[in-house]
Amino acid sequence: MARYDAGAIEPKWQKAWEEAGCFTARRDDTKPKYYVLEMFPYPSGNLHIGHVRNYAMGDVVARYKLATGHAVLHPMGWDAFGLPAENAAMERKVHPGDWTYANIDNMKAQFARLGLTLDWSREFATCDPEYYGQQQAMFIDFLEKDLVYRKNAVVNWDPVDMTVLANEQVEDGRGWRSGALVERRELTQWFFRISTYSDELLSALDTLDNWPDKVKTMQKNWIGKSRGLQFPFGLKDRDDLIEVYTTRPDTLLGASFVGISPDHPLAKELEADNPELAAFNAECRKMGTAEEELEKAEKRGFDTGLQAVHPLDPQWTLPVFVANFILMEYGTGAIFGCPAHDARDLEFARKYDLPIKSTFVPVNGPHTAPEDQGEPFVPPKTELVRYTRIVAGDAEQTGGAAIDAAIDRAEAEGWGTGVTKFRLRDWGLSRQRYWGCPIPVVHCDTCGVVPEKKENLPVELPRDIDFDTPGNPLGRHPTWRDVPCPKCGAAATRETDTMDTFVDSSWYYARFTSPGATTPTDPDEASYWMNVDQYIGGVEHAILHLLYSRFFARAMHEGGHLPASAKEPFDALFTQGMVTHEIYANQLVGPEVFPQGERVRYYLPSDVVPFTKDGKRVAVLRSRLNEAGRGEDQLALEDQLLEDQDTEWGVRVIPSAKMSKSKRNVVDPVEIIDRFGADTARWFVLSDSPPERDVEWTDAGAEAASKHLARVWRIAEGARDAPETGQGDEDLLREMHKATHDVTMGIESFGFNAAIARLYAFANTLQKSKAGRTAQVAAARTLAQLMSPMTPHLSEELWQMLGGEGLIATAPWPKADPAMLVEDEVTMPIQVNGKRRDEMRVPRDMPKDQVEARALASDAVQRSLNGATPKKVIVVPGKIVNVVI
RNA sequence: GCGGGCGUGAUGGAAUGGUAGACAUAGGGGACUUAAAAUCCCUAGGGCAUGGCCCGUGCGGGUUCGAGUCCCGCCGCCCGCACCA
Repeated sequence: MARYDAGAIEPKWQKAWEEAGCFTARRDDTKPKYYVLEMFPYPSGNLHIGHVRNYAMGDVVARYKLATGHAVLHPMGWDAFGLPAENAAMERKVHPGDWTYANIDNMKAQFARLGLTLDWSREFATCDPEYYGQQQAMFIDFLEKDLVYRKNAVVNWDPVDMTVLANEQVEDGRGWRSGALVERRELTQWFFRISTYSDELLSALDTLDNWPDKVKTMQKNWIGKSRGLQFPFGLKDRDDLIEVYTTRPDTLLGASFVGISPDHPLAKELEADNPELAAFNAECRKMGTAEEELEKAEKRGFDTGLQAVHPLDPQWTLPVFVANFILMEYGTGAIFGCPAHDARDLEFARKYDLPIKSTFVPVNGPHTAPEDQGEPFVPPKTELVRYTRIVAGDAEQTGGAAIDAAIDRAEAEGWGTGVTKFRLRDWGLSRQRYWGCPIPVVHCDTCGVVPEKKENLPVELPRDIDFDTPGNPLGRHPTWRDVPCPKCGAAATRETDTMDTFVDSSWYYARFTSPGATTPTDPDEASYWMNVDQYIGGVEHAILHLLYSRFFARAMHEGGHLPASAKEPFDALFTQGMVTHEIYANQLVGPEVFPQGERVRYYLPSDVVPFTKDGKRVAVLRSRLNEAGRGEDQLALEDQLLEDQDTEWGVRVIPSAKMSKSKRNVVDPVEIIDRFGADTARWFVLSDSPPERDVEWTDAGAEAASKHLARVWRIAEGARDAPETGQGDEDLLREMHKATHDVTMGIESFGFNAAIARLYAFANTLQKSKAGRTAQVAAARTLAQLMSPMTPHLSEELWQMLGGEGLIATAPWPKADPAMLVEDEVTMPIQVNGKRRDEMRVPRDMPKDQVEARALASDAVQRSLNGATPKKVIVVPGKIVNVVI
């Protein structure tokens, strides 16, 4: 009798699928089409177990859709431009392209072992000139449609390395390599006009019924539509005005200062003859560009000495501050501060001893006025409040009503205008780096910015570059940079900025519909395969990637590359959780350090033996354990560990966290597949947690999954060899139909963990069944089929063992017979005052009054009643009875 | 700081407002074995005066016949914050 041997069967079935070509996407007008896509990976070099989970989920969907008669498109490619390739180039003297393609080869081999339903004939990498050339063609289209433009914007500038840094390359305000304090520097950069679509990107969210609400909420807040008042403050002793925008004009009588951004034109003008202000502004600019950094920084201001005149009272003047927390990018770059109703303004007012005037208070009850030491009063705009300083409207009104009234007043009196603004800024796509898609324009002294001719695309990256000198290699590559102007032929230079890698990932889904096309898409193929029916990826992409893709789909429609129906490219979205793992570390607490100078040393999971002792997670180094052997040494060691000492052998176990190379809490999928097989890895990552939540990788869990698959193998053998006749055929078949129903629902609703739990239960039932062979084989075949989206190789093998026809991969999905799902009798719990006290078996459709009578007759109810009459009896037919006493 | 999410036994988790803890892991007990592995069976939220009762879904309130689920306020953790992908 053969045993379950994943190592032998997995390659066999992978080959069989490939030979049968079952996963090649084919247009078929007799079937509904289904496009399932997982976010494509960055080719870092190795598949991560998190990838395995992501792709296993997509594969479950793809296999289920294949089995339910769909023409499935399930492609894969590589998000291959980006910083890590340049870092590798600098550190290891390899060409970013060579490094990237070598990584792709390696990862593709790892992919192959997972048994996924991917159609590799459509594979591409975003760094392929065939791909980015089409991206350049679209850029030129966008230029013609005025969807791209140039303007100044700030970047993180490293004055030592003379290079632009990404936000992640700035650590505590310093460049990660040079350690130099970064500065904000203005450069002319390219922008996509995503803000033109702000309103549409917002309102169209309502049509995305199969997107998680949390993602839609995040996008809504990110786009940040607000209606507010824009008005100018006049200045004492000056002719110019400060234009401000506020979403709370109802609090105008609580104003205590006017604040402008350090990048505001007035701030720049004033610093010319005010060295102190210049120093303050310079200080503010010595900070990264990340919004988080600005917001967390201490609120600081500089009193310009200017006085702004309050629009409602010419006698009332407000000091004008330059303040570090005001962004030039949002609104007008100037605000008025109302400390009583804004936390930031309050912090600022307390610091600079500015007046704090409340303008409204709660309708009921007192409120600790922030005039004293209270919190700012910021109720929702829908809440009724009582105004103590009324700009317009009733004394008692909601914030929303008061805002509208204040805008109406300002417009009627002519000193302000109601304005709708969006938080969403245009998408800056310029990157001063080599390893990205070149922006296909040429700068000519006479013609200005000229797009490259489409027949000259792709503008390919030059190969002969080096990273020995800081800065962008494209900028110092004369033969690449210096070209004739496409318009006049005079000497000109290429744009040396490349595109943000978000551009690459904003349209790859569309390219998959016709990866070889000589235009960005083949409209016919795109309209057949689009939209993506199910998109799967990490929630970390909830805003930027998905918003940019939604913009791109619209822009591509403008350019004729996508049909109008694909403006929202992803019909359904699922955001899956991460795979986490315990961390094993020795942490030194005294002055000592480890030999390399580190204070914490992390160990790979494969280097330690973790165990639970008296409820405490501890671990020992595997190497030390081998030295010590078993027996007394280990007992002594365990005792030491319990005293919570760091010993040479003992390793602390830190609770599970996101896998990261620096913490070394990673598991290598290849190692797992070598040990257990791909089916075990797939089964486990899907089994233990809901897909949208994180799952903790544990060795014990993986082993258990592996054991279960071996057990299913034995169960199938048992079914095949069962006696001709037995008992309980009907019961087993009933369970089979119930399992079919539940697992099908589980898969359709992304409840993979629940579906797997149900499969465990069904396997247990089958194992215990004494039914005859026909029923057992039917049940075992169904079990194999229901498992096949998760464990495709094992399922093929069992299918063959049980005499199934053809490949299970192409066999039609089992259907549950509704007649087999209904029970004639149900168990009804009986509650007394909402607490379960008893239960009873009753016919499913027993009339209410009879159910009530049965329940009241129960011993437990009689005991509780103790002769009294119940106040009320609630009967929910088929569900529950509650007797209220 | 701002925006979003999550919190249930020792552990991962299950539960259209209707029996909290399905299914699994670790644990305890047993069978088989010279022994171990593998396999199979039983047990298992906590407590007590144990044929029964009380407590229990991060904490504090509320709505309801009934709340893990809905509402309000807190605490903790995770994700995003526009140049990481």
